[in-house]
Amino acid sequence: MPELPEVEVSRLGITPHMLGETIKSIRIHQPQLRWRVPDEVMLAEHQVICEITRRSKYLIITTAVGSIILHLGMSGNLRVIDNSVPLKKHDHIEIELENGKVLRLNDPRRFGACLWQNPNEQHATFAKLGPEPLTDDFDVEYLYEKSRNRKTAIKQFLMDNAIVVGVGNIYANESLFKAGINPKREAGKISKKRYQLLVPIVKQTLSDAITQGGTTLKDFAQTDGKPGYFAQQLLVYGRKGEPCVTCNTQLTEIRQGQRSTVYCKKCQK
DNA sequence: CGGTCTACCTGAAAGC
DNA sequence: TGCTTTCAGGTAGACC
Repeated sequence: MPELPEVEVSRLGITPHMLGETIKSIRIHQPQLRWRVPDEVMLAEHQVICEITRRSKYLIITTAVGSIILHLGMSGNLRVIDNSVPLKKHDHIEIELENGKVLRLNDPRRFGACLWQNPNEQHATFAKLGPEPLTDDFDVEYLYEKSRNRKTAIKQFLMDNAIVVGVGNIYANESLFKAGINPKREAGKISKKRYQLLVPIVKQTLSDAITQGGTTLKDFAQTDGKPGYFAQQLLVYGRKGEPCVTCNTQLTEIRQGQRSTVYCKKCQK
């Protein structure tokens, strides 16, 4: 489920509870996630959390001896709650703090991950990633140049982590609708003028979702509910057959690379 | 290299 | 009602 905004909101949500705190213990209830959780993760026990950052959709919890990297996959979520709260089904990893709180990773489908990164090293999984969409490294010039001679559809191009990270299925759909671009259009055949429209829209769409999530999700430490999910105003995603907000035409659904694409045939050319 | 497809998993929803 | 099928917000790795 989580795309970049959800991961960023999770980071914002857990940080005040965890930053500067000492890890009392780490418990791995289900080591078989996307990859087997490495034993080195246990090195973080009794260490102080000095930084919580994000790269792409990965959360990086840093201590003096190394960093625990968490990914939420398709179905993961994080909660910081009192250690006395009973475990739920699919609570795979717990990072218990000296302050009585515990971070729990719950992930039914287990497409998520927990990795270990040594100090001053970069985990291999970060090596091939493109720029962060909300930084200046992701700009019109960059995306336009990258797109030249690319035959792939613009939607799949946008979702390619080697091009730009953090644009998942929902926000690719939404951004292309707002930019009026047909998702099937070849990335290499789209004019610079249209990329000038698209790039700021991608940034705005993501940052709006973060803002919205941040305000919706004030209660990260609650014991029930589902932190990390927030109601969003989606213009096309999940609205197949419903009227386009602009022209009332019924929205069309197609499949691109086994993922669902919803768009307006009239507004997106 | 670029493009395409598969695999990993559970559970909710849709189909019959 | 209950069984079966489909689909889900991600992404590495295999293949051509």
